[in-house]
Amino acid sequence: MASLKDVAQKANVSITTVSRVINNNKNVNPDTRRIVLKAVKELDFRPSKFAQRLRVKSGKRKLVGLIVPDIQNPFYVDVVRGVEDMVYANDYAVIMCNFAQDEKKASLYIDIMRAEGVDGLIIAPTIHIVGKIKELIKNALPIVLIDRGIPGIDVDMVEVDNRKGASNAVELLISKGHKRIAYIGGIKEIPTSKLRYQGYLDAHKKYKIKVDKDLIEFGNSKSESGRIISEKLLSKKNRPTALFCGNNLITLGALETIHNLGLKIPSDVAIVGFDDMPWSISLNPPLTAIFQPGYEIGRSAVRMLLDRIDEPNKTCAKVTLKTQLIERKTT
Amino acid sequence: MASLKDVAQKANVSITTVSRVINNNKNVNPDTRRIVLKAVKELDFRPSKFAQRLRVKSGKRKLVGLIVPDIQNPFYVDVVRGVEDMVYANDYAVIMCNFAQDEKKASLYIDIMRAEGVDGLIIAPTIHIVGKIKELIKNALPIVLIDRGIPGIDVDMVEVDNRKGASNAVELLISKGHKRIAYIGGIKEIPTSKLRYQGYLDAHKKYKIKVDKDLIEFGNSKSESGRIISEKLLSKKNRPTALFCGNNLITLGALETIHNLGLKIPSDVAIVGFDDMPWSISLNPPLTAIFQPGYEIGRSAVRMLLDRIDEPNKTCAKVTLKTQLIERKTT
DNA sequence: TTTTCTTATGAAAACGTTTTCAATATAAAT
DNA sequence: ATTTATATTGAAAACGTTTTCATAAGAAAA
Repeated sequence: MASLKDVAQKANVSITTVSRVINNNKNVNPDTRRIVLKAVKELDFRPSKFAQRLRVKSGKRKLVGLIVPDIQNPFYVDVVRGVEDMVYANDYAVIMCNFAQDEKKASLYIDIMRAEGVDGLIIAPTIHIVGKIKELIKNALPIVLIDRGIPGIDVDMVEVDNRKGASNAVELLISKGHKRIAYIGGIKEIPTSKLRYQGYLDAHKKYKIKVDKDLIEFGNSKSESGRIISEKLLSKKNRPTALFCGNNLITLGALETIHNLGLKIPSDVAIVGFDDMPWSISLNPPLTAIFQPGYEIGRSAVRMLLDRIDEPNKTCAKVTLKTQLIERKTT
Repeated sequence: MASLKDVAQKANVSITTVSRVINNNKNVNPDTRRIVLKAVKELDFRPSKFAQRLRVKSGKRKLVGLIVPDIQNPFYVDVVRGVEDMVYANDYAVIMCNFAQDEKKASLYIDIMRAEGVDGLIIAPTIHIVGKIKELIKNALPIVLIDRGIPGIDVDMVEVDNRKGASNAVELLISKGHKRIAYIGGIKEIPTSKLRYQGYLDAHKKYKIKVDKDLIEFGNSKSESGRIISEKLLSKKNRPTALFCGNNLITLGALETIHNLGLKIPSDVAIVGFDDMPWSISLNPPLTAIFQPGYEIGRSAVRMLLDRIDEPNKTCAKVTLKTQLIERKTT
């Protein structure tokens, strides 16, 4: 790749002048500018990003990092797309890591990102990395959390109204006449699981339906737990007539069980899942689901992060996006 | 972040010595090393990647780029994971772009990656960017192509045995007694579509079954085209008894149509899709599909790329990975 | 004419590394 | 005692930018 020096040589000016031209500095003679621009084009010059990063101090490096726990989850795929689009639209670059729920890896990746000189980080935190995140915050690295916060620490974040989303879903089920609705949540400890559970309770309360604790179970974010728990639930003698699944992998597992058991949807059991998926409509029957605006979450997160990079001391904000209940054929 | 200078100061040595220590250079007194290491730990020092990149010349920067056309496609998600794992295992970093079939964006992203100083690029090429890719090759930037090659140019690549995979799938259908098997391919012009079509023909030839050209259609990589084409096919009076779908989005669209039409799978129509998906088993009925080892493709691609970076002039290689036919309940 | 402003330009420092070269001290060989 | 080899260290250059400062040439003002 050609460097400033090469261009300067070709255009017979100093590298300072070339720098001025490519940075649109006004103090340069129009004729000179023309000559330099010509040389730039001829040599296909692009300023070296890492040389720039070396020169400019942290916060102006035009690089952010994104850390998601599981890129196989379509929700995070949407987030990634949103982040990517917004980042490049702002003339930044993004480096991404997918830490697959592995604590060691997450810590390593965060270190790598710091070494890369990111101006800030967007993280979907899991329990494993709250320590690391606190450390980053102490070091004043701009951070935006997505999907879920970390209780007790003050940081920008963008999330979704989990509680409302869940209660909407359960209300739909209730409106269809269901009285025995099971909730299969994700990992019990994480905030989203709790909030969705709250929403489940809210709906029951609103319609004065008694909650049967036996119909409430927590698993994790693997389809296997959906499969196993739904099997347990559906083989009760007094089985639930509807399932509300706390995340998309659990939904998938539950679906598998329902089909294996030969139950009809929605006549034998209805099901609604938190998290819509691009192929929900291709399922048989098409899945009723709660859509989380992952793409929008990604975009918002970038917006907040760039704001904070610009203005490191402003007070932390939290943006809450709406979910959307998409009624198809499983309810 | 602490710099070499800070560490040097704290340890009372020159930055050269610190550099030697962190690079495991042998010419340093054990006592000195201990002192330096202590300072490194205390200051939580990590060498700045971009400063390193500035110093070392292209090919030693420990950074590669990955460009995939569509990260919403689960196949590419696997590729991404494979690349990521392999890259970090080799102490490299990766910067990723998802160009969503958009020519402008692809070109922009490639330029960004060059400016970032990548040592090499892994690209799943589409027709739009062959020009750009040729240019890169002329500039001697190490490149590995995945998924599909570009006819007429010599470059490393890793792909899957599309032809064999397709013929296996169609043979399975034939073995189940099907004689009227439709093929719904992706974009007609791209190599994978053609090869899968070849495989379709191979199987027919092998079992001496006449091919009905009316059952062969090409669409693109969107589920809509699967939906529309399958509808056209299945509403013929002499309709096919089985569908072989050329990519996973087409499969999804076809599934939607089949359900809408109220046809039973596999008794009314059987279906097998190229590309397995993590949730194939949750479909109703669970989908028979051809699995492409995306993760392995990603890993191989990195392996090849690092080899080429090491040895830029070696002759180009092509590795072909096997597909795997996963028989579930739609055949 | 002299002074003061602009405008246009370049030299040089700085960013944080790696690497080459030179310098010193000590040990080994003569 | 002198030379030679070895081990350990540091100074300085280089990588490609941005930015500060200085300078020169005109233009405007006095």
